[in-house]
Amino acid sequence: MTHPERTPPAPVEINDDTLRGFVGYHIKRAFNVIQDDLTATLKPFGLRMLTHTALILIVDNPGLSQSQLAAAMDIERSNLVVIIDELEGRELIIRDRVPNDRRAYALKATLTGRRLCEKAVAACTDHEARIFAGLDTSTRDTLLKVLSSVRNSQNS
Amino acid sequence: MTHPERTPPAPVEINDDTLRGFVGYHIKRAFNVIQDDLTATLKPFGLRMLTHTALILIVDNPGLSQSQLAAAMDIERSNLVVIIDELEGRELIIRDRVPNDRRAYALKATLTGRRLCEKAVAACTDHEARIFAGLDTSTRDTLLKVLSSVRNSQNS
DNA sequence: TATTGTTATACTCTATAACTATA
DNA sequence: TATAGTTATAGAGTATAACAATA
Repeated sequence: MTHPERTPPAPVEINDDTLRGFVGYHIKRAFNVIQDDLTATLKPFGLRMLTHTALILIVDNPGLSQSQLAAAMDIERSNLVVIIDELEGRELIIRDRVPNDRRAYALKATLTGRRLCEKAVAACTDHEARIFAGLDTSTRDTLLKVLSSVRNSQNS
Repeated sequence: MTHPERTPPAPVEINDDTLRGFVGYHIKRAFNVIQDDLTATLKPFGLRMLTHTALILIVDNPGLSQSQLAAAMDIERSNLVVIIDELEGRELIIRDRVPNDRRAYALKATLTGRRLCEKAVAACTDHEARIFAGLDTSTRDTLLKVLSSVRNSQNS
């Protein structure tokens, strides 16, 4: 028994009913968990979410330009520079030249880059299996449909 | 018809199949859309996601401490200070004193704070109706169940 | 004129360590 | 000793403006 007069601020139940009424709140909280686990998953490969995403897109789309990649990742071209610098510095990709446009770079993954990417993607697949353990195919489809409709509601 | 020899880097379809194989990728992209719309929704009230969340929790839990609030929001106590400073500076909340513990503050919303919160929450409700327009109750329940299970998978 | 990549800059969110005053 | 709040600081992610080279 603790001293009644010393009882701390009371382990009060915090009421977050208002917040839990918003779907976006649940999405944010869930995404935080996913992001933390994914960050830890990618760390052994020396990758972050952004560098990993960029590397995947370069591996899967050899020759694409920084502008195209920035558009695909939905980030500013200027913010992509340091990401590409980092991948290039580790010799995971190269900045090749586009034949008919001397302004643009043709981004290509090196063999090292492709191999690292493959391993990191495999780790991400494990990460997803861990996070979405009890997710059956039908529920997964429903989830993806909702998320896509949200993403497509952007300009409406 | 454009000049064949001048055809730009080709409006190539970027292949993002690998990324779209990850549920987390869809969640991130959807959340970006939600966040952008929510930020714009809160701007007229001079609130950001974090200040709005803090204000709601203070309105709904009068007297809670900064430590309790930080725990509820899952952010560091140190990062909460500027948030509370901002809300207090706008006289939306006050830092009252906890009776039996002179270390802690008892956070309470002012009348102004409660009124602003009410309006902002109403705007957020509209925002959610806009974003999740075609979401029936059953699908919504499924979505929330999945998100909760992700959040609860934190320490497993 | 417009586009590609770049630099500089600033703002927000996040994480850690160290301090003070209280307990 | 441990806890509440605070300060300082650093690392990321993001957004805008302006520039050189090229189209």
